[in-house]
Amino acid sequence: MTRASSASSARECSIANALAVVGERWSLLVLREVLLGNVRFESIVANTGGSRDILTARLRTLVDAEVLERRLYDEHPRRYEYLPTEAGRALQPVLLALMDWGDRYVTQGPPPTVWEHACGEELHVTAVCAACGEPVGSGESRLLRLGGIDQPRTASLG
Amino acid sequence: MTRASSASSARECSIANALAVVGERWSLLVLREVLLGNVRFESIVANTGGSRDILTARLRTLVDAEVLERRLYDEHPRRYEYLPTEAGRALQPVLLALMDWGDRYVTQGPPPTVWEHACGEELHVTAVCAACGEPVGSGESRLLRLGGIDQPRTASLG
DNA sequence: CTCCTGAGTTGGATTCTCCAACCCGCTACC
DNA sequence: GGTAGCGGGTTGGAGAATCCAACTCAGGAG
Repeated sequence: MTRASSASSARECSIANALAVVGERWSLLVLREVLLGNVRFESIVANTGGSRDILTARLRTLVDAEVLERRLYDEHPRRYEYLPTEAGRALQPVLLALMDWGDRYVTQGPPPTVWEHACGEELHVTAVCAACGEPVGSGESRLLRLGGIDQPRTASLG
Repeated sequence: MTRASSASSARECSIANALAVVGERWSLLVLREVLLGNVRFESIVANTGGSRDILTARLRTLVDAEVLERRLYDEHPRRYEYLPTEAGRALQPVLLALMDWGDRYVTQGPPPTVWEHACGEELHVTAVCAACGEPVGSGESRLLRLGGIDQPRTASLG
């Protein structure tokens, strides 16, 4: 568990903190499956393609991080399922943003997976400023407070 | 390079494809720095806290994936910098979504890094449906087409 | 009694990551 | 002219994580 702990002088940042929880290989794919409703070990193994041992480990760290909850769904053949907690469900925007980026810049051909939003249209997400509602991404934001070092001269994140 | 290549029966999905490009450790932290304007090797090393050898490798894969562009900025002491391409800049919403999630569910205390949007308010992103503008995340979407196996009974991603 | 399923464990080989030290071309200083 | 420093990497070896296949274990089903 090489957590974000060591790293002497790295920037203190919630992106790094988030990645310390869900940044390991398979974690986000596990979350994709769980949010899709595939909450049992066997279907997570089948759909992610990860090996059983590391998926066991990932599921455990995600449960420890309270992103998933391990629930007994059958007493007698003791069987468990992994349900998303509130924190887990809150990762949906991250996954959708990643999917959109992958559709646009990585996947060849048409998007393999398409969602329909409640409004009836194909679902594509846009990130907007929570305050004013304008789309974010044109580089018109600046740093207010920065935890860490090396203040950049031009900040274009967002 | 254990790409998304092998994995016999995994779901075909742009989330997995995206993660094959930016899902390795340090990749997204490199992108954070580059988008912050810290585009030189030394400041990437300093601010991410990663070791020089793996950052060298990550930068190379990101350049190969056309997420970054390696540009000579000084001829005589031959020096390079890493600039985001369009695909790289398009990762901003992913990073902001991760940061928001980290602020909310991982980071203890106040957010270490705060951005100000052009509108004057602190920047927090919301993911909205590109078509209708409604926020996404309450689980009111369904699958239209699914690449892969194991159709879930209830789909709540988005 | 044997087979099957779900949910993991275990072992061994391979690969990745970490860290510190080193290198190379160039510039600045003394 | 020597040497110290910097930016941008490479290299080596130790330790950790990952992969894959095989195994376990408990509880049905036939």
